[in-house]
This record gives sequence, structure tokens and C-alpha cells, in this order.
Amino acid sequence: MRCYHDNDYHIQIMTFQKEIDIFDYFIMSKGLKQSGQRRDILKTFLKTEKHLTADELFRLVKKKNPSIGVATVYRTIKLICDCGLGRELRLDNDSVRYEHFFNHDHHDHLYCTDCGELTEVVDREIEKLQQKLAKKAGFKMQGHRLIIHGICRKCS
Amino acid sequence: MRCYHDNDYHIQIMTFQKEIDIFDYFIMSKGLKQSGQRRDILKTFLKTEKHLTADELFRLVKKKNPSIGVATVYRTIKLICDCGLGRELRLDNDSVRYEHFFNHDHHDHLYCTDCGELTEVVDREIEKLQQKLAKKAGFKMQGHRLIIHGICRKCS
DNA sequence: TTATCTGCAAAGCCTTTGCACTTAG
DNA sequence: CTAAGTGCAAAGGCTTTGCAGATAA
Repeated sequence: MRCYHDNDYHIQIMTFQKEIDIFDYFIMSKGLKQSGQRRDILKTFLKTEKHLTADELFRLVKKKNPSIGVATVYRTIKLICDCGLGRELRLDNDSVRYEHFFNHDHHDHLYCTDCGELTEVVDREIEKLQQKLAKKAGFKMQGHRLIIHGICRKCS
Repeated sequence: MRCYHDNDYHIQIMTFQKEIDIFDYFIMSKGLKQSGQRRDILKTFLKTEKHLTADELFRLVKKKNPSIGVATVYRTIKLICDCGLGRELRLDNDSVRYEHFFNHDHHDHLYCTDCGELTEVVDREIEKLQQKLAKKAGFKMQGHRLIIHGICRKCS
């Protein structure tokens, strides 16, 4: 699998080495054990540029490793989020989906209520104002979720 | 039941007449029928200043009308949201909660990851920037959800 | 009158858990 | 060697649905 790097247009093979290291270190530091299944799940997750449900991820990993069980995927995706490589998204009227941060900076979402498409966006100024708002309320901010609902260009 | 009005400190009886009218009109215009259960559920919902799960709402309504069934509450809370008197909230690691808009302007939430408390906040400037952001992306904005996670004053 | 609503219980999802077996460290 | 991981199937929550009787319009 290949990818363009925005900054240098250099084609490189995606090894996810950095992410695997983070995952390995996390597992190790918690006194847990690494496994082939866990690595397969992580790689498939990072490789997929979609917001997946646990079950969708399970079906994808199954192609590479047919003996895998759903429970392992559910257990592993939580670990992946715990170590900071991904996070849960809870969209309305839908089950939980997961997204990873490989080659994605922090971002918010535009959600089309018509076609269901999710677009990633960032606005530095909104981010700053959120910090200010939290501070004013005496909140030690850890993060945020912003979803803007509407009708996308294609659907309107 | 009584309440203070922020603006005039005038004590008044809460009849929710305006909200009941909105609800009635919605029901009627969809060719549906009104019922005592639906009104009980709406009133209990509006009266409660907490973000309730459907089941919590069910338990509250049961006190007033012991013969009510859960299914009716699930069915009715959806109608209440559809007619614009409330909305769903999906917090992480928690089931769906509902909030109403009686005496509440549009707001966002600060969520304390320690004690779970939800605080309502508004920032006009953030709202404006969101509009701008949506517009720039060719989005016809309908609404948004913003939750800021962190540690509240009490917990830090 | 008749289409809708209701409570009940059963069914459906998604997710977690208990278990016996396997495996990493 | 031993604590942790795995797949499976069963169990758990929460929510929806089918149904027969009740009820609003």
C-alpha cells in the first residue's frame, strides 16, 4: 500500500511503524501482551480511510485472518483508542464508529444529514475560542467534539 | 410547580402551554392522535432539569401514571424531538440522553470526564465561526453539537 | 367508525463476558 | 511456567416491534 505525503510528494510504503511502536509500548507498559491478532486489527484499522464500526472492522480483518473473533476486535479497538491512535465517534441514529489519526491532524466533522457523508474540517480560531470558553468556566480542557449538521454541496 | 424567570424574578406557574401547543399541532399535522400518556410524558420531560435516558423518563412518568409502558416512552420521546422540543445527546460510554429546550436557549456542553457533570455554555463568536466554516465548505448548516471534555472546577 | 395508540412480551441489535484452550514473555 | 489473549457462544443492555384490545377524532 502506498500513499502521498502532503508535504513532500514522496511516495512511500506505509509501514505504520511509528503507530505500531506506540501500540507496542502501550501494551507493554500496562503489563499486557502483544499478539498477531492485535497487530492485524491495528494495521487494518489504520489502513482504512473510513469511519468504521467495530463490526465492519471485524469483517475487514477477517479477510486477512479468517479465524479472528468479533470479541477480539471489540477488545482491541478499545486498546487502540486508549493508547491515543484513534477515537470513538457517536453519530446520531447510528452505532459507534471509530476513526484513526494516521495522517490526520485533529479535526472536526461536517455531517450531511442527507447522504450521511462525513467531511473533516479544522478551524484554528474556533479551537482557540473553545480553549478560552473552557478556561472561563474553570474547566481544564482535555478535548472536544464538534459536529456540524447540514446539507452538503452535492445534496443541495 | 413553580419557577423563577431569570429576567424578571417573577414567580409563575409552569403550564408549558406553548410547548403543549407545539406538540399538539405537530401531532395533528402529521395525522396522528393525541393521548393522555403522550401529554404526561411531555410534561414530565419538560419539568425535569436533567439529561434523562428514556428509561429514567419512563420511571418518572410511572410515578404519575403507573400503568404506562416503556415502549410508549420510547415512541413519544422521538416525537418530542421530531417536533423540536428536545434533542438527543450521545455522550461517550453512556446511552442516549435527552434534553428539552424549555427555558433553555441553544447551548453547547462542557462535560466533566471525572464526575460526569454536564454544564451548558454558549459562545456567540464560536457560533458565528461555525456558520462561516460551514458556508466555506459549501454546507447548508442545520445545526451543530459541541461538547468540550475536561475536568470541572470541583474535580480539579 | 376506523385509524392510531397502548401495554405487554418477544425479538433484535450491538456489545460484553465466562470459559476452556492457546500463547507470549 | 504463568498470566494474559483468543474464539466461541451465551448473556446483557437498550431499543424496537408485533399484537390484540382500547381510544381519539
